[in-house]
Amino acid sequence: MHSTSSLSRRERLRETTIEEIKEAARQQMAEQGAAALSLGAIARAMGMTTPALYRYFENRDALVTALIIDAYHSLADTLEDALAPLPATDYALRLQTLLLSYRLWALQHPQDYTLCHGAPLAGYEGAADAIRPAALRTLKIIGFLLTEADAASPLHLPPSYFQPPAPVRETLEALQGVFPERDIPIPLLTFTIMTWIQVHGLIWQELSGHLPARLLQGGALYQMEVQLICQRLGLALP
Amino acid sequence: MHSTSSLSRRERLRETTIEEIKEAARQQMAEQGAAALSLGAIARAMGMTTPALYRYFENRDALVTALIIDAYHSLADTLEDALAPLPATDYALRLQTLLLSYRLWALQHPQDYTLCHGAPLAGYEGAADAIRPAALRTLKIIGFLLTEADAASPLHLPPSYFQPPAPVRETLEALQGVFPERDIPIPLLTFTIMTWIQVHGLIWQELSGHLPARLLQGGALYQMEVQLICQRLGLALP
DNA sequence: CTCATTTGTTAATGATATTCACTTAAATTA
DNA sequence: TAATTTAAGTGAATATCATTAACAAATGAG
Repeated sequence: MHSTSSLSRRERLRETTIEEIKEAARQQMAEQGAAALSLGAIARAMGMTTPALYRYFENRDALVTALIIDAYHSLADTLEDALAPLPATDYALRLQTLLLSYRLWALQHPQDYTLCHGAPLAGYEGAADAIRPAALRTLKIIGFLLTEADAASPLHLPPSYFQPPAPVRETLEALQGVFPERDIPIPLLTFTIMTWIQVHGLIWQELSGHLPARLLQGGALYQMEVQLICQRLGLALP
Repeated sequence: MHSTSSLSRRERLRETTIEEIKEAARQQMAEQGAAALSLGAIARAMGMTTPALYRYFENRDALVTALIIDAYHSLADTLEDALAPLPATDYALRLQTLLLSYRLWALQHPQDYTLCHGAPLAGYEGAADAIRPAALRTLKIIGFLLTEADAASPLHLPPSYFQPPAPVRETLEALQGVFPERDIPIPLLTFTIMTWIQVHGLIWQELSGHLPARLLQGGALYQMEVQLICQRLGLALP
């Protein structure tokens, strides 16, 4: 170990192989759907044999978990990039952009989105604890944005969010502890979760719901709902 | 064919066998989870060989589709049964009961709920048309209830729901045509969809989301949100 | 150079869905 | 009733999947 860099040559090669495996997996998902993910096909595309993959991932589920975590990070990165160039105090614009970018990412990466939010496939025992930090980044982004907006000019929130029943308050306080960076007040955290659930619900219906296909396509209903969320908050253009 | 009944003896036996297959499938799902559904295990439990199942279902996906349709009907039946004994004009109570019953059914039949709303399996898109009528029963129940409540005393709806942009209006009118029994006005239909999406989102998070497990358990947040939905509608106890 | 570790291979196991050819049982028809 | 058509079920075979074990080649450290 001579270690000018923190990674040895071997470790570097290993990392690139892992990336190549995941990239092949994503490629395959894009072509055949998230459910058709097969170790054999990945190995074949890489010119390897199947068992070799087990040197890099304990099993198929571990690979899926890694893909999910990557997907959540990719989503959060995209959201941050979308917010970065916007004026810092135009919170209405920021929130709208955030939510519309969320939908766009989902539509542009339907396989990843399905992997993240779909039902555990083929005996996949979700590694919830490993995934959670990546998943919560998105919630953080929405929550921090709302917190900043609220600090600038108090948002209109449902009065019930200020007096949650005891079990709700306890669980929300526990979730609060997950964001050590900044403090999201309980009412705002509640609204954040509800907004995220609403947004996700609309997108999931559009991607794989049982409603008539054309009902949600194009995102017109989605945009309407985003506007409504802003209105309810009392968020206006500055 | 002597046919006092509309089904011949053979057809009746066939029906019971089909029921037995689905029951074995549900049993297996309850024990091992929805993803572990296997034709071999079903046949084994019935004392048959695997290929025999193909006399009753074209393939595995067809069985899954049948299970999904059954599940949606079971859910809708449960909702109707929950509403039946309630006073016809206490719309606040009816809506609350409806939404709380929805969650209870989902928690009591998590495998069926997962089957209905989980990620679509490979090559599964074709089944959407077969599933839709059963899936829309639930939407109908919510929509009709809101329509009745609105007729008795106009509900408070977001103003934007009354002036949807053209593409939204078109797709909603198309969906309206799916309910020939009664006419659900566009604004109410919009609210119905949004309510259902919200409710489903909360439940799905509770069942298989990536948030901390205890956040949604117990349904305290769910109840709070149901109350909020009623408040926003201006629905009060009579 | 030597030895241990890493990375890959081939072969084998047991599970899966599905198809085919064949048999047996039942229902229909002559 | 006898003959014949139809349905239901079996067993063997195929092709795929994930996974494990035993072994060989490459690689890096001392």
